[in-house]
Amino acid sequence: MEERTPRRPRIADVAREAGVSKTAVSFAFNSPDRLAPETASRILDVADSLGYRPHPVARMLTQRHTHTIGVLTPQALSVIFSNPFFGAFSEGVALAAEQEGYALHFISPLHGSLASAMGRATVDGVVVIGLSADHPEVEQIRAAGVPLAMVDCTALPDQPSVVVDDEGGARAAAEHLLALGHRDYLVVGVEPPVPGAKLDPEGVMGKRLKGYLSALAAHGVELPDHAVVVGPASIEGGIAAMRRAYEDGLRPTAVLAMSDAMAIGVLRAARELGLRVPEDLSVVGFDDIDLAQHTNPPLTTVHQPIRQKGESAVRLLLSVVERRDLRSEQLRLETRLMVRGSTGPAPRRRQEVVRVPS
Amino acid sequence: MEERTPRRPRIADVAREAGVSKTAVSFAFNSPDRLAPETASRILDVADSLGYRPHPVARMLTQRHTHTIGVLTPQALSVIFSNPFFGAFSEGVALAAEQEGYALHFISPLHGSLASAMGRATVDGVVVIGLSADHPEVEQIRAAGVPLAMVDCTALPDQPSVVVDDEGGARAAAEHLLALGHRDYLVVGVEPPVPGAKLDPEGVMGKRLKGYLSALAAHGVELPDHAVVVGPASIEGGIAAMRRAYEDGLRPTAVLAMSDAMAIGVLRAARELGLRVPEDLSVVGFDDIDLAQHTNPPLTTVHQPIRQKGESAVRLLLSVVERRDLRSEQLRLETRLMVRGSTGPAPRRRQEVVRVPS
DNA sequence: TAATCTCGCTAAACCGGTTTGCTAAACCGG
DNA sequence: CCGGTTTAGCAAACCGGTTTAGCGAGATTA
Repeated sequence: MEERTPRRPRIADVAREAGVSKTAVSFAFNSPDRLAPETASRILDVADSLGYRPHPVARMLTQRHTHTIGVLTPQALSVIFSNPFFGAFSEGVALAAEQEGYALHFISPLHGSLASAMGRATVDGVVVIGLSADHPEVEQIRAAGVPLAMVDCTALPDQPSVVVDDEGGARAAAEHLLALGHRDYLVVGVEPPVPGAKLDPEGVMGKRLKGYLSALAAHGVELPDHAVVVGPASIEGGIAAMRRAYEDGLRPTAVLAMSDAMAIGVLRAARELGLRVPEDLSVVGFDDIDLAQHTNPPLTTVHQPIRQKGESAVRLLLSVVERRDLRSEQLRLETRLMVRGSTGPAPRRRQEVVRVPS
Repeated sequence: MEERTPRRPRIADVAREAGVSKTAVSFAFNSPDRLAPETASRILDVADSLGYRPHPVARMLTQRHTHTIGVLTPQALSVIFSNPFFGAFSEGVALAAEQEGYALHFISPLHGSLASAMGRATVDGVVVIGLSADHPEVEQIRAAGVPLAMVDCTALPDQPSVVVDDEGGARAAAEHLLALGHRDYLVVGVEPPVPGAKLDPEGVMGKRLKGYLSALAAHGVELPDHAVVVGPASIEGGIAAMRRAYEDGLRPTAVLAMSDAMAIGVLRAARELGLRVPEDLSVVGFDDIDLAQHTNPPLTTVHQPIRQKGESAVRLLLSVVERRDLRSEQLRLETRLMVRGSTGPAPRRRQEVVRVPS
């Protein structure tokens, strides 16, 4: 009774056992109406007793689609999953994907190369987040003929894409602080994924910076270069950025952070520095992640529809995947300022101190 | 010059164009050393000029493995991705998977059935998180012959699994509060995924509750049933649970929360209720998510190695996937109490008030 | 010089299904 | 009883690769 590795049953095994052809078995699973009802159910019974399940890979091969969509991230997954922004985005993606019956496959730059990772991925289409369109890898993916939907990218005009009004949101944030009388600013930015790379002026962070600067300039406030510090988009990154600014002698009354995680770090660093928020320091973030309304004080920030971005990207993608719909939409969603507790009027004393030297 | 949908080039196209056999093309890609160097590079050149890439699905079919591992979650992905615990866990999974050259495929109960979702999934193995081993779906997956690694489950003895010492951690949390003199407790628990289901005493939450109760009992403190409230494992869930308890007239001096997210919600609700932490109320969480050290005050909590759980699960899984290693390991990791700012001595007045009626 | 080995490559089988084209039997109205 | 239409099911081609077995030519050995 030697039990040799019980090979997974194949369609031929079922066919033999049920005394029918492979075709019949296939029909029993995929279009039972083409078989006599009793034959179909007999085949299904035999299949069940044998523990047969159609091999998903073989099925993919003939059906020419995988019912899976890929999510392409510029950074390694091992660093991105606990980023709350990415979490919320993924929720949106997952919601739409699940509704449409698609599974999710995460693709990260395996061993450094996105293109080679893509080569191994069995997906019907890809949602790309936060990668500039001129990124060499993106071009390779397009060349491979895999449908794409780009999010937060400066997209090619013929690609489906989802963006938000980053510049307008940033401008609103700055104007809010200006209206509160602030004149001394610190901008806390997200560093580019590749260390040392120049800030892409067309990228998300470039747009936000542009929004800040244009609002400030319109009110006669100049932002010196050293008043822009950058770091990783995390709480720790925000803490470090704020500390660094203070060590450099900066004494802003308001911080414009390009991400909520960093803003929360600034909040925390401020507490350590003995600064009260918002009395001594106003802080405004960007993104409006779930956590933002639960900080102490609640964070004033620029809301963007993160989940909806994920959802919309999937919908756009599937519209071209399933209907081979060439007409690709470009979606642009709005941002809006959420004024909560972390911003307040500029402190008087600080303003006077600043005025003296001028 | 009518350009018909430029069909994806197949291996036969490359073979014809290069004047060699399909086999040679396959060799050029997979084992170039079996070909004369110049032949190999010529084939590769031709392939490149044609834009040929071996079809990943076809390749999977013959090679019998997909280089993909699945992550199986009991809840829909659209609700789980912004859970910080899951985020950290996924980071661990992704780290190990990326290192080993595996991609990640997330599987959630598609249209309600985990088993049918599994049927469509093309994975070499599955990491299962937070599902009890007697869950019917788990059995089906095992029957399908897909290797499994279970995390936070009461695992079958012959399955690789990773758990932590939940009971010990919970006991340590309770003992910490007991040592601070607290006698009036509120336990804030995570509700089971299926509403209305009884708490599995062998599950994670059951173990934690047992830990709390045993420590309290050892010190002569009894916990009435209504002093255990449950809700979803989120900040909102924690807020709601705390409010509900207060409305029910409970006035604990210490809260034992079974998740950090809920503990953070309790912190927030306490602030709204005018309670100072830790002067009026001590709060201890569970998990030690990244955020826990950045709350105000920093959260005392039970640390568990979340990322490592993900990593270890993947390593265990791959050891059976790749080496068909029957000897499956059961890993049990330690927890440890992190005392931070959210716990302090029991308030005197409250204690006296309590003493009066007794 | 004959026998053996190695190299470079190929033909054919195979992975496990789906789909197309077709046939034989049953049905059906006239 | 006959021609035409359904119905039920089959054989073979196909999806796009990988892998095994083997072949001819040149190099090496006996």
